[in-house]
Amino acid sequence: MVCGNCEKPKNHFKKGLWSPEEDQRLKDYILRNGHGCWSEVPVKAGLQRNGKSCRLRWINYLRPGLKRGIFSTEEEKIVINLHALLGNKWSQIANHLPGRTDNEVKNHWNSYLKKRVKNSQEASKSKELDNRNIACNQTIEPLASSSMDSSSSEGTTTTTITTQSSFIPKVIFADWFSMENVNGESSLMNGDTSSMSCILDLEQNDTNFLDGFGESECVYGFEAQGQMGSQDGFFDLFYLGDLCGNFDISHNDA
DNA sequence: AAGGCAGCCAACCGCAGAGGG
DNA sequence: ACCCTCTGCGGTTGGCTGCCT
Repeated sequence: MVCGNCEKPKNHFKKGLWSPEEDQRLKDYILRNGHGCWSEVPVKAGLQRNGKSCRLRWINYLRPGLKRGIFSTEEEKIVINLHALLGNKWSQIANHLPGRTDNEVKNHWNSYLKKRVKNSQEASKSKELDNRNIACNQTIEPLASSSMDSSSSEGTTTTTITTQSSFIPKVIFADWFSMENVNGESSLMNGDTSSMSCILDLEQNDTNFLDGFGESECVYGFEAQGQMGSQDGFFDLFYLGDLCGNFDISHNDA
């Protein structure tokens, strides 16, 4: 897009922190006129900034409806789980957090959550090793008081889910694994320890999954961790960071 | 009290995609 | 088809602040 009213950039734009006067000028201008073409904004608002800087200041600080201050536990869980699903897609993650900006989410992740996730993963690995040692001479007991079975439409995959009695997931997930697994071909080598994420999608749900899961609701933040063998695997099921059950998956190769 | 250090956060930079000329 | 500009995004930087020695 080319804006005909835009002026050629000036050579000496002011940089650094914004003064309260600059903030007020920018805010007043945009609230009165809208931002329109960003490169036009500093000229018309009487600011020695470039349009990009104005845009950033507006989006990250001046825009109405921004939620400042510390992240709630729920917001942090959403960030952690969406990051597991999407990676560093900060703008997409921020879209799920009303009042938060991508910059804010990114900073919060880099400052706090990255370390926390790393620590919890290390703790989880350590716990997993302990559990494996115990399991060597034991039959695996189901976690849950409720369970369900299902089969994929291809008929190549059998999934058994058990859930802890204290937690009833309000989610339906369409893709249990990565697409390779959906097709009955695991990209994981025998013995691989893996962590996978699934995007929950009510549009694609299988109504068989509804049984026993109670009221459904569109939620993100599902993660599976476990060990995949050549024929089957056992996975712990996490929702928003909490262990909510486990499941095994068997490949009945046709 | 002062200097060093680490953490946090606002802002900048560079890149890619979209779209008009 | 190519160039140019705008916009949006993610990575990075630099300054401020608080804590520690």
